[in-house]
Amino acid sequence: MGRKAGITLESVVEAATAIADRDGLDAATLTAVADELGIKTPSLYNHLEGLSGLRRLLAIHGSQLLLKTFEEAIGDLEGTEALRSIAQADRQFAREHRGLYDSFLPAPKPDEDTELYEAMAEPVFLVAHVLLDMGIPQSEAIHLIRALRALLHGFLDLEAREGFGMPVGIDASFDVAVELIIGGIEAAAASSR
Amino acid sequence: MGRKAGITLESVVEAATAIADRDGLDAATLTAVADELGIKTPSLYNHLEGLSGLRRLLAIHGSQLLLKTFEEAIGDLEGTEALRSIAQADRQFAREHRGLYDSFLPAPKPDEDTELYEAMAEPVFLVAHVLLDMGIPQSEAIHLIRALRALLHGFLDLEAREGFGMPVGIDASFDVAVELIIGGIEAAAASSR
DNA sequence: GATGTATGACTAATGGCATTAGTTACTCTA
DNA sequence: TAGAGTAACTAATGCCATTAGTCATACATC
Repeated sequence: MGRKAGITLESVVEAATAIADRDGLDAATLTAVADELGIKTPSLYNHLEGLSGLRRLLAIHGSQLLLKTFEEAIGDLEGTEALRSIAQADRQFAREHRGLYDSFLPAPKPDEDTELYEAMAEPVFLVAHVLLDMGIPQSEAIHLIRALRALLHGFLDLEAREGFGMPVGIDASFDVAVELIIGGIEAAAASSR
Repeated sequence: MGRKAGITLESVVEAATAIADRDGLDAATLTAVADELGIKTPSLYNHLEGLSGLRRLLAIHGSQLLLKTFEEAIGDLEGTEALRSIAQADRQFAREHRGLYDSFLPAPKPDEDTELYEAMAEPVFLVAHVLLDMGIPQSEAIHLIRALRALLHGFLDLEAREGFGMPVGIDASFDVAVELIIGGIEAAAASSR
């Protein structure tokens, strides 16, 4: 056979995303993706660089989708209202796109994969802007953003793994946790005014 | 050959731990562990139930080691001092025992593996006691413990993956993040008195 | 001390997955 | 319309986990 199935990079990513979000990132094997697309596994190598290439594409795609999600979550909001909205949006993203969420956990070094690194940095920049707009100096903002990222990531990761035990009151726990960090951010903003 | 190499469950866990902490959890394959012990891979099945069994043993071992680490970190300390010490100990544990730390991330359901579940719950109970001893009612403590766990796990996971970008000032970021949560815990304790 | 059973090692074989090499057919351009 | 590139393919390799079946040795029992 010559060329036949109209496989595009987009269709590969789409198929892989569907599998990863449904059955987990590890289920998005080259074999599974190829099956889904109706081609043989080696044919995928015409489009990407093996499994690591697929993971990379998922990470870029996921980062872009997360960025869009954050942008919509912020909308016209500012300050703590924007942060609250981002937190909720992040949680919803992690629930709806488990595979994509997991795909951008292994962070690349800035110099070894610039495109991926920048894609993953975009959502962080967006949040950073919110803090800077609140008047928090960069030297403080960097710590607070890391705290917020850590809390969100840790919560969503534990939640996905059912690491909290009884799922009772998890929504409330999330709100409490987010408010703790936002409280700290608010305090930093207040003392910078 | 009949029986020869004096393989015990302890020596298997020890070998697997060494590999996992050095090269990552994924590197602790049955093949690698068997090689390390000087036996063939299938022989391991006389001691444990395949790869999932090995992971389980690592998770139990890791949880017990973490518990001991927390106990030593607390020592005679109470309240926020104890929490600060636990946070630092947790971070050090994650750095020294990357493989073990990752091994107890996939949480089992309480009823499907009671032994593992309880081993993993012990360190959480220990922290819970600190909060309860501070006079925080259980209904509030549950949220605060989840927040603390989420923050610590998220931070250590992101740090291990170099997800924070530039490693500049990470120690300070960790302290800021921990203090934010501890501040919230302190406030809850104060309002309960 | 002989015997017999359970243990803990082994070899052999299977299957899933990623990967590489080499092949072929189709499509599009010159 | 001929040639070049593309995108599929088959075939083969290697790593890993896993299962089945074998066999020697250690230990307990008589």
